Amino acid sequence: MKRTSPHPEGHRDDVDTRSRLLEAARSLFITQGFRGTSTRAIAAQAGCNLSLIKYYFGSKEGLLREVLRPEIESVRSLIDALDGDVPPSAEQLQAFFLGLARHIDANRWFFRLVFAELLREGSPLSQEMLEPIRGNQAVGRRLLLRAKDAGMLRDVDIEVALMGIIGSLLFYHLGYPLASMLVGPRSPAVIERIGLASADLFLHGILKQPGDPASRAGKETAR
Amino acid sequence: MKRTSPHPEGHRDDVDTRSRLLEAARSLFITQGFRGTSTRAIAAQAGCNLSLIKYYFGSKEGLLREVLRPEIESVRSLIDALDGDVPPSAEQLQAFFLGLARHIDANRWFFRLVFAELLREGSPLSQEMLEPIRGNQAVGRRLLLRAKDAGMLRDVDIEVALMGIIGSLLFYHLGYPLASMLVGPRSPAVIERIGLASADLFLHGILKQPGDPASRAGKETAR
DNA sequence: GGGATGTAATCAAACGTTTGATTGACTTGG
DNA sequence: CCAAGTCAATCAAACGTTTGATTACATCCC
Repeated sequence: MKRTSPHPEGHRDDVDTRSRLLEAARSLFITQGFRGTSTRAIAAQAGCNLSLIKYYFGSKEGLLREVLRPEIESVRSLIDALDGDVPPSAEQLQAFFLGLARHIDANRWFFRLVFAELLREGSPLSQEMLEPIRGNQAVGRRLLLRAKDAGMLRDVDIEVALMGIIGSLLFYHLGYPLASMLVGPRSPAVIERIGLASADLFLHGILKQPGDPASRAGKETAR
Repeated sequence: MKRTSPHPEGHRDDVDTRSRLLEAARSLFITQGFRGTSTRAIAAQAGCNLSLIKYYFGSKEGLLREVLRPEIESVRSLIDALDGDVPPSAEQLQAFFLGLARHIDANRWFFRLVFAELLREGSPLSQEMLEPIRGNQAVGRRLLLRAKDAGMLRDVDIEVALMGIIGSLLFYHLGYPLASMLVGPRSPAVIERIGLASADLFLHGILKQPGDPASRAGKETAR
């Protein structure tokens, strides 16, 4: 038997197996989905016994929750970082969308997992899974509203614009297993370019251009 | 056509049960996904015996294929209708995107099912499910390329623009169970407005505007 | 005309497998 | 010794599939 863990902190011997279980579950949930992954497959990939899932996480769903938790926290901290009280500007909007693009791309395993699960009903965790996405949207909405109040935007529907931006970024990155089947393989170098291009595309679509009529702050929401 | 079911062609008495099975499978696949729907649940909702799935469709996967087939054909005919050899114009682009928006919304059960299944690996039918989407993209790409050749577009990446448009439309409509959780309930009246607004948003982002260099574009986009 | 035969449609029951969960016992380092 | 870890073994339930029999209605031959 390999007792390979020196376990410096007292009874923290479980770190080894527990994190192996977490990593195995993460990779399998991503590729096979939550329902599509069996606890036996997780235990096998982690190289341990099936019952240790119950021992460490209580249940399969508890394991999923634990897989998601650090990601949700990391997303929340990133949202706080992107948010801020600086006055609205085109550069700020572009920085936000670019940051969003980078973040979605860097964590696309998470978004893929969340969306694959959310696209069907009756899936566990729907509410807590949605929280970071909701937070992202809230920050983007606030930024757009402030820009609109400052007269920077065309008379566009804020919600439509926001969902267009987020939707296209999600499709670029989280949907890339699909997108790559549709338009070809993704190269790592193209990610930044996509983020920049889509931000440009949208900002061109919502920012006032030199030829546009004079500023006016309107009130509009997506019903 | 050449399905090897026990009855190549026969009494149309089977229409009743067979179509009840199809309808039950369709509604269950949409809400529960393919893996998440049991053959017993399908048979129960159709009010017939379990083994009739094998009798009529060979297997559960054969049933899914048959559920999808008419939809795929309808999509293909719509693509042909949207395609055409008219000279590129802003109106043509807008009509295409608007038609795409209407179509995705009208058939969002299909896109939801396809994407939920495609977001995980090892799902059946991935290739044939992708076909109509691929066709949609091909037509959109050709339209954009012709518009670009005619000098109507800014110097945007066609693929990025195309995926942005399609991605945002998909997010609006197929993702609306998510989107409604994020921004509130969808009202039927808002669909057309969303299609118009997103088409406007994107066309504003890709079409050359009066202020742009070397502009010779049909500029206007309905609002 | 009427029994024999054929076939499409349907069913109840069971098959073998896989699922998530659970139990009880063995192995260790402290 | 003992509590933390780990395991093989097992459970009931659910899964997709298969079998064998039964119905209802044609078509056939005598």
